[in-house]
Amino acid sequence: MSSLPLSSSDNPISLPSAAGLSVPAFSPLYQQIKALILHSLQAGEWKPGEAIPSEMELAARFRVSQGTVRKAIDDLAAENLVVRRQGKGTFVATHAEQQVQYRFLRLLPDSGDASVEGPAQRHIIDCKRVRASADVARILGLRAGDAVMQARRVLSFSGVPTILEDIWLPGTSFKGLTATQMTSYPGPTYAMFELHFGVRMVRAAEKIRAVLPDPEQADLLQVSPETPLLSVERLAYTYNDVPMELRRGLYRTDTHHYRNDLS
Amino acid sequence: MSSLPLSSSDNPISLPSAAGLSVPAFSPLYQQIKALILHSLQAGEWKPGEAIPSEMELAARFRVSQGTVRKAIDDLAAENLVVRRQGKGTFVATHAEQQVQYRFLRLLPDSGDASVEGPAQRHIIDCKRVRASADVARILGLRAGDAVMQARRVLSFSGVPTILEDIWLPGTSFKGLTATQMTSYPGPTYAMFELHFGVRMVRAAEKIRAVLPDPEQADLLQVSPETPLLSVERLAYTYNDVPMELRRGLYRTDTHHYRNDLS
DNA sequence: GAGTGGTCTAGACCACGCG
DNA sequence: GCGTGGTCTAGACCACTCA
Repeated sequence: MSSLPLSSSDNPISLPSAAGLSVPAFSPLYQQIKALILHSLQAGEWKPGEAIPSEMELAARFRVSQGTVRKAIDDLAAENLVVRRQGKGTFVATHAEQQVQYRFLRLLPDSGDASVEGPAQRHIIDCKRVRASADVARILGLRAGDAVMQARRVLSFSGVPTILEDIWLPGTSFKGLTATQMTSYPGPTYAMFELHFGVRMVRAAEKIRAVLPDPEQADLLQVSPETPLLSVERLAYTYNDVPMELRRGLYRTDTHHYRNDLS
Repeated sequence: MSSLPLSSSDNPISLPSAAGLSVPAFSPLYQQIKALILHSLQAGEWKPGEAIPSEMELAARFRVSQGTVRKAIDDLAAENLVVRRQGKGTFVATHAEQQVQYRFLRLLPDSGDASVEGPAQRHIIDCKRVRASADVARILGLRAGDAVMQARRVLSFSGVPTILEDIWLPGTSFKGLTATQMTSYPGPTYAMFELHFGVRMVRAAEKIRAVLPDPEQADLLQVSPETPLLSVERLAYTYNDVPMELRRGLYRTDTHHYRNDLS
């Protein structure tokens, strides 16, 4: 049995156990190891795309068996925070170098084959520093009036404008974001965020509705104002469930559809 | 090392290995065990809600270690085919007795709390035996003209009609389905399918679009024909990726939204 | 207290990637 | 041939449930 991390028996992590009540407050060794690795990921000890230490090394560092480290990494891999590659190592997940170009974009061409239409053409309409509305501030966990970066862009596939997006980012983390940066980086925007701002989007939640565009939106998407569109509000989070991006998208669904798998 | 199931070394499962080429064609023991358990699930050896044999029993039956059975069951649990309950056993997953009433329904009230509005009121408009259109037949893997059961219904929350659904089911598996059955069963429709037809929906895929209703649809949902609605086409599968239900839904999204979590 | 799943270990061997 | 992750085993002990 180990000693450096809390073992399973010493466990109730030396909390003042509340008057005879049986609060669980217990966590298995492998979850503690997982938390330690996660902490290193957040701290940037290993950068996106890099390999983390081997299971044997981590086992030695934390003074536990390889099997325990293994279970911790299994969890992290299941959450898409790291990627295992047999024979090579375990790597910090990144939005760059992914087989599917856009990990969080569920819009597919009706033909089914996303590879035929290739990557989206991006057209930045606007990118500026503004003060957060009460609405946006609340969602991003800021105070109304705090600085935020705001961008608007249109994504086109095969020359057809298909997605109109408004993006809000906390001003402190994304100071200096420019339209040029948004356009020139050759890959997913989230990969650019990793590279230039050290911010990794780890998970996201979307609220989807059917709406009609206002005249300006209709114009940008080159559709009539009577065209029903998918409204997709995405809140993306970094480590630790900290919200880092609000994205309001309008998707044309005459040639594309939003795909979701349930289980 | 075991002998009853193929061990890891004998492995390339006695396939005629193609002329020196290194085709993987290899599967670990635990995946073979998983396949065997899956087969028993399909065959109905254990019914939904029942416990499957303990890990020790299965290990003895298949002549492998408990750890190997464990890994197989871990996989099945990750796919929501079984549910583990510490101290009690491992149970065949079911659409009945689930904390979330509707496992495949992602529509939530904007208030966020689905429990306040309670279960949906169901109103069956139609339920009849028809011949499959080419369209429906192709999607369900049938031949045009094959018998299918077709149902149409409206789901209301707090008295407000919110969802209009058309449902198609293979006639052979759902012979004798009646509107009464659709209405009277007190729980998810998929639980009723398990009980009365022995069909378990295991996963599903949805295609989502924004559309305008035709006059009849607008009337049934009590909205104007200019109201944009979410069109949700769901194809639900049983074991073995066999499609067993096509469901075309129209969702009102003025008071509700479709929720999706990405990671 | 008996039985179930859950954790942890230690050690052996296998498959893969790369030099 | 070495190092990496992947599989498999056997055994010990822990946490939960229920009679």
